[in-house]
Amino acid sequence: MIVPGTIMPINVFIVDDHYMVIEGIRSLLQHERTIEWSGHATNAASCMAFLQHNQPDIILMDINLPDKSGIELCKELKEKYPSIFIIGLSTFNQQSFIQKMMDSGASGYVLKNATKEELLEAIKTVIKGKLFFSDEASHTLQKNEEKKIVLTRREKEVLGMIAEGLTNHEVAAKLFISTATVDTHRKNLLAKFDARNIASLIKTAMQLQLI
Amino acid sequence: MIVPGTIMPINVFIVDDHYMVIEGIRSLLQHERTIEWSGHATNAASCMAFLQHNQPDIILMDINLPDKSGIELCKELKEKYPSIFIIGLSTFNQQSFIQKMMDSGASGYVLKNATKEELLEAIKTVIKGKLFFSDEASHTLQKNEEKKIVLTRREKEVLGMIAEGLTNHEVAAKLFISTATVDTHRKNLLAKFDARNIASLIKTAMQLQLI
DNA sequence: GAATGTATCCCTGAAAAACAGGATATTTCC
DNA sequence: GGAAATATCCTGTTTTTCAGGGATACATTC
Repeated sequence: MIVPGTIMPINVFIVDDHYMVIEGIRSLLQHERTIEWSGHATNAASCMAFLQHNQPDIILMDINLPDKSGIELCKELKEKYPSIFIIGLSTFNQQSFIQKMMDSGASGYVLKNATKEELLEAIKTVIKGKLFFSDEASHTLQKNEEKKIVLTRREKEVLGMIAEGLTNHEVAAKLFISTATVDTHRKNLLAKFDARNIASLIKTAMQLQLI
Repeated sequence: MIVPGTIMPINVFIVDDHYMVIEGIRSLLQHERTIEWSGHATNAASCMAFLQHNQPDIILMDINLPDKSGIELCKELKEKYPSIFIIGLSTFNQQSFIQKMMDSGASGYVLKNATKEELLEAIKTVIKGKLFFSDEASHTLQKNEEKKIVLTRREKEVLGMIAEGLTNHEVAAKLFISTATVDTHRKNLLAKFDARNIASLIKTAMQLQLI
């Protein structure tokens, strides 16, 4: 692991399916002496392949990749190569994404409208083992901290089925429980979402990316 | 207007709130002799300001801007400066976005995972007054052509209110019509969306960005 | 001018879900 | 061990939704 003060440059690798973003980051970082461009991949598979023979210090990783989500990839990478620090990279300043990325072992989260300075700061913070968030990202994290809706496993299951259009009766049959139980879950979901009815519940659940 | 074969370079301006993308495009295009970097803006307002004193040939425009949507900005620009060609730029390969952008007067639509070649082709095609779409974008346009859901004004209104959580009764009161009528709209919506009930209707409507 | 299509409007009765107000196992965590 | 959270189930009433219909109004097309 590289520690602050070391003369060795920080090796940075990028996984993003947008050439423009890869090119943009390369352009932003190319004149930094402390940073070395390790390479890039446009999907999860070629990223994994690259890592078999190379070990960058930091991976900048898009949340959305063509073959699998950045969240999954992040989890897998951290299991295989726990010493690599991962910084989530995304257009979306959404609480659920950031949360999932951090839960998967990422060390930071930077929005794609970040400036060069912000990106550098992120890299230099994360390499020390600390966490880093874009200003905007940390704002949304704080803001949504309180009104965060936590669903139980069963509730998520039921919510998903309701969204698919199943009736209470059908959900009950699928889960081998009584319709009354499904009704209770439904009730609790409505309460948690502070929704007047299923229509508005589905709407907010979709907005919060819970379906 | 610049015609093909002219020696004058094509002036390209970019509006995008992501520095990385701006930087990426600049980097991609900087060695092209046929293209001149006119400048960039990170929001609609500064784009408008720039155009008061400059007239680029082409504007690459993100769909999502901090102050107003690219779709609105596109419409306004085409009214004020009809000779400027606008190419929509977005991460999303979604039919509704592409459609709206084209309806607002854009000449093309390029996804952000486009290659340098694709971007150049887009610019060179559009400058001739033709339309250009990313391969993927044109695919989705074709694919969704048939199963495109067209709602009437009334249906959109009712759909919106249902999604807000209003009951048939409340919608009826707001629109000064009978609940039975609201119910018919509801029925027609269910039929158009091929949904089993309101839950699945709201879900698909959200996915299709119709709410 | 007749036919067609589409958007809007309305009705009834059965089915489903919401709502109120309970209760009881089973984990899970301190 | 005991509190808290989770998941399960019940009864009965009220409200909403859903699945059949049908009617009118108005523009478009042949």
